[in-house]
Amino acid sequence: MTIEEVIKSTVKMDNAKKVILNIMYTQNVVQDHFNELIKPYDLSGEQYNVLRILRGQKGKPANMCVIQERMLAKTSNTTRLVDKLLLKEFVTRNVCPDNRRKIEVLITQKGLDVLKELDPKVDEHEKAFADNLKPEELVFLNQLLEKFRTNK
Amino acid sequence: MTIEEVIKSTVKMDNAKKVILNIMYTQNVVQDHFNELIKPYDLSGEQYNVLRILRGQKGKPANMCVIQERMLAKTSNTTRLVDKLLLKEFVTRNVCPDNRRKIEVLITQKGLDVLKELDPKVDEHEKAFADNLKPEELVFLNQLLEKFRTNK
DNA sequence: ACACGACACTTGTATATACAACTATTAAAA
DNA sequence: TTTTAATAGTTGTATATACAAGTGTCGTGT
Repeated sequence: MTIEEVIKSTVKMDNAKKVILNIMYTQNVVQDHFNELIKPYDLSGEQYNVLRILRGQKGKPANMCVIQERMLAKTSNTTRLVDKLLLKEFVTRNVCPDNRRKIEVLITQKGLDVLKELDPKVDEHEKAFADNLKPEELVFLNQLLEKFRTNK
Repeated sequence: MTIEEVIKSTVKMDNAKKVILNIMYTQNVVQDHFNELIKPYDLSGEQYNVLRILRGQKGKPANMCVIQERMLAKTSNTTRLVDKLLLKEFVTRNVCPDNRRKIEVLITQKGLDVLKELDPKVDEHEKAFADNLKPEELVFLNQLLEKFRTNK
């Protein structure tokens, strides 16, 4: 389905416009798909993302600004995101002894368990899309997207 | 900047994962850029989108479900979106005389004027990204994204 | 004519996000 | 040492979004 078909566009668009709509819409489709996947686990996409970052720390605590800078959407409110994860006991939060302005956030075993359970489903979700392209097309798509955002 | 650099990933990712992150992140970058652009006009991205759809109607009124199905994010609440545009006098809203379940939404001259003023800025925004790619790369990126979402 | 399901939209409520103002702590300058 | 500035997080408030339930209208079958 082309992007013109998706938005039922009557007028002809140039490729510059089309590519932006394609990116916006594709992200939407991917996110909807992913949200379906994690809905049973009572996690939002951003919450999952934070857990993933914390697991990547491999036992080292992460403070708020580290989490923030590794998230895709640089804009959001890390405090309240971590609040939610804390309620579900997926993370712990403690004041950093060396610098009491900082907070040390750690993923719990419960958090690791839920990620572990999600891992195969997330892989499947990614593969479901990636399988639409040949391996070399996948590589090229990555390159094009990275080039597309040059200097932004 | 590669997606690994963006999220400061320590571990190696396969291309299936990378492409999804690249799409999510690129959409984010594009949207932030666009939001900057329309901020002075007191419009959200979705509100702009609705106005654009209404202009595309070329004087023909659009009812709610027409607007809904032409939006990128199929999920949201058209009623309240139109409420906001009504407050700013960018649209009018009337019950359809033929079928009183339906609503006829029309863009006003004021709405057309604001779009007109935005047009060159939006073009510039699109070009700023598109200029990073050669014309044939742009075409190919569109094709890859469309293929990527096959059956989703 | 009337019952009933489908349709088009609206509203309620809970949650999420955006942005700015605020607090506490540390580092640097005077 | 005291003041000032910078850093790290948190909180308030307004707005946006998601999802389900509700309202009014229309079309169909009996």
